[in-house]
Amino acid sequence: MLFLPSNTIFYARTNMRKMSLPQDLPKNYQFAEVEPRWQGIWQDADHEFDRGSALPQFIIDTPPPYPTGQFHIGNAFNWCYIDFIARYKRMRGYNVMFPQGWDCHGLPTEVKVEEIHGITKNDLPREEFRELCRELTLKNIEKMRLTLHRLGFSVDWSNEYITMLPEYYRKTQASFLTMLKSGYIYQSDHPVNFCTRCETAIAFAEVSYEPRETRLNYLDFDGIEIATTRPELLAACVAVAVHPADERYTGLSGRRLRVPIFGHEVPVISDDAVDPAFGSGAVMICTFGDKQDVFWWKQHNLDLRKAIDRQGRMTAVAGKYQDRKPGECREAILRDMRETGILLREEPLEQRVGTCWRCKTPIEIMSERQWFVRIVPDEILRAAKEISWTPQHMFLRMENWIRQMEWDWCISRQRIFATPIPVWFCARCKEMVLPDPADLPIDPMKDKPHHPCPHCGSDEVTGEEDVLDTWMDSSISVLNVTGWDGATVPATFPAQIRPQGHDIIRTWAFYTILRSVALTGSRPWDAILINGMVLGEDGFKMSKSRGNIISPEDITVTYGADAFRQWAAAGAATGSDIMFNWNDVIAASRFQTKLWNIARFILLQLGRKDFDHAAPLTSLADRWLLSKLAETTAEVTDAMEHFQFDRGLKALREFSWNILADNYIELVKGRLYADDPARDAACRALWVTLDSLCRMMAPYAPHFAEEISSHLKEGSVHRKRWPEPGVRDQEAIVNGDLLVRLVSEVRHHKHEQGLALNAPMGKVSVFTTRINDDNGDMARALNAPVEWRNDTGALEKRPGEVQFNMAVIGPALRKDANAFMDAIRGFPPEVLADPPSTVRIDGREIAVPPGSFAVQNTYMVGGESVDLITVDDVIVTVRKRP
RNA sequence: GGGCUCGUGGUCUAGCUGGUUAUGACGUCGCCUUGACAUGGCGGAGGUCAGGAGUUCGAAUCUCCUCGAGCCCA
Repeated sequence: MLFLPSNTIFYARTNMRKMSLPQDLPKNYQFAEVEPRWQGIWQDADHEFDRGSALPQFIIDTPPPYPTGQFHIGNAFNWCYIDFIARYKRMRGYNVMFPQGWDCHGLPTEVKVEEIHGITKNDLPREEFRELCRELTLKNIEKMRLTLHRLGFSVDWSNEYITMLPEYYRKTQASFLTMLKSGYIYQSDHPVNFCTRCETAIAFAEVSYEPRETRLNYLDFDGIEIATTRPELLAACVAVAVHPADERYTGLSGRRLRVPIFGHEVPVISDDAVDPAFGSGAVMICTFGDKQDVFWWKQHNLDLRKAIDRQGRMTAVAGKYQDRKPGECREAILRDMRETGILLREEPLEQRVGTCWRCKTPIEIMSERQWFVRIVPDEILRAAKEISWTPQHMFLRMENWIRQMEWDWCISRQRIFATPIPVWFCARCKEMVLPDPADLPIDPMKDKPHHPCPHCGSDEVTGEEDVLDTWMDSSISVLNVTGWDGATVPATFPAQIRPQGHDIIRTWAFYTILRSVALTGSRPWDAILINGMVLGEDGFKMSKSRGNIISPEDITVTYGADAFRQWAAAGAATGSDIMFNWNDVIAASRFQTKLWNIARFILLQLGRKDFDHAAPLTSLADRWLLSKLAETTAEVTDAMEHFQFDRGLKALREFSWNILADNYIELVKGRLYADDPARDAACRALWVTLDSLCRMMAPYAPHFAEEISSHLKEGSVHRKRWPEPGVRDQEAIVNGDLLVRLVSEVRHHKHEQGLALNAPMGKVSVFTTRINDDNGDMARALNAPVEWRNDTGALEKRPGEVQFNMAVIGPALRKDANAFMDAIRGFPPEVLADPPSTVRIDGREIAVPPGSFAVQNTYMVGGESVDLITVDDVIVTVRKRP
């Protein structure tokens, strides 16, 4: 019988071969020597996407990290998944792109530059300040590249992109102009979230909510009692609202009230949205205290009184409180109201305050001229539904976010280090003047248009000072990597997968889908894979204040990159948060030691003597091993296809440790040491198995797999194909399992007799009809004569315990299942020895379903003095003396 | 307040399209230096699968409720 995995063409080519092996394979795996060595040998060119290739493409829209200078463990975890996929897909014959991007723009770098140089952004011309930001960013990127390299990620550096560089933000600007022309982008005076510390507008996605203890202040508002948490906005009060059905305030609606302290008059309106149970049931509407104020303001056409400016100071509207910060103003107003008796009482109140997600400053809502992207929920949702989500439930987060969008996306920012909005305004007619796409990128504050104003012909323009939200850069990452030139949709679009964390579903994933639909009319990716967050060893989010931060380098120096990568794979099911855990890293490292020694043993055996690479695999043990390998290969392949990296790696560990090392190798050691003719078959089985294991380990532990594989002398494992599962011989699996159990049971018996495992022992007789011959493996493994006997003549059969198969009985008999089992259990021994085909239950005759139960017979042996071992229905006798 | 996820031996974790004795790792206890491996091998102890109710012949798995944790959003 020939027993070949289907992809093992090369065995036929090189039949007789002696392995040439280094005699000095170290006893333990030396990651610290091996990993840097391979990192020095591997070429970047091996990981490059080939735009001219005929192979199917697999483009990964990788997350561009913010260049802080630290590639943290959360990034590294995410990148492990990406690298598993990239390496796996390459081995499956795909033309893979694993690009590395850097999302540069944003406030943190501005702040850092101010800190380093001891300046504020206004101390320098904009362009000089930007230059300092670029310098710092490039330095940080350099540091982070080192970590990526150290972790063995197979990044395609030829497709690296840096969003702050002209070739990238040219595309950001082009995308802006396209969406401006197609009506997706517009400018408007509309209330937006504003961070007064960052001095910029921000989007809803950038607002986080934090619990705060505040006070609810009751004041006498022209004779009406009003409760407010924000007395400092009294100057911005434009109306008082009550619920229409509130009996306390019947007839009040339509009247005008005089605002205390400030004296201006405001109307009283009635609106269902007022909660009569909150405070006094009368609420003051300010421009703007919160989102609800904005709704009322729009709905009732109220005045706009702006009391806080962009720098977070009270305006002239606030009268004598002008120029104070809102907090100071609040205290001053409360003090004044207390003195004049306007303040009636105060109550503590728990509330959630919207804050800037970067700096945690409470946001203000301000109405300013800003740029917006129109949000069309239906078309975004349609595209999101076309994408395959892993895990599936993460789609719900997207769906919920899309469904509750109320305002458009504010994309203008009042910052410096960002992509400029490529627009001028005509100094004469105030119309917009746009650059030609060919002239991009531009800085409208510095550059001039190459044509006069198309509306009035004037040459005088002023540049737009606002810049773009950083998400406007990163939300076209997929267009950039698929080769978008700023105009036509590339043939390689959409990408195949977007890997990212669940923390940025409402931002990066949402914006990318929105922009893809707006710019190309279709979804950005075929699939999205969401990974969990990395938590500290204490189960909490890693943070400086908790002191539970672990860096990728902490792990690579002690256990190596491959152990880290295995932790990422096996530490948690895909999509769930993962707690950092040294135990899992140690377990990974131990597995490497184990597999290293397995390989070392195999390589030493293979190298000791020539063997026939085409030797027929007829022995039960060999057929069993390769069938188990085929099962494992199928399992790992299926796991990789479904991004279940934990399942794949666990299957590999289980196979290596259990099937290969503990059982198969123990079984064939005798054959390998002796000059048995079946030695060739064992060598061949081991060769195939080791080769397949290297290939399947390659995505997880690329250095380790490469190191072992290098001794097979067939070139880099990373250029080999992923193994196809070979033949799964059910007979070999079932009987091989039995053989392995028999050996282990007898060994256990031997151990209990106080014998060394390699000590000679008395003759072993196995009574079974299932196995006729094992080619002598069991005898050598036990160091005892073994006879396989089909006859049970010497044995006296005694029916014993009945084993039921619920998977058969349940569906076949349903409610009768228990009665059926009771009936069988009630059979006397002589009936059980030859069971009938029907049983009687409650007067009914019921057919016995085939395979519904098995009787565990026991046997008595007459005459000889032997030890008895029972394995299922198989009897083993062992003679006392050798 | 709404949505989602989760609760499995001391710790972390798999299983959750229902099928007999629940997976693995770390830890723990005992034995073993057997010609790949003591970073090993063999064996043991340790779980009412958060709690309750239901569906079912059968529930860690499905349904409902309660409690607890986390995330997202009001």
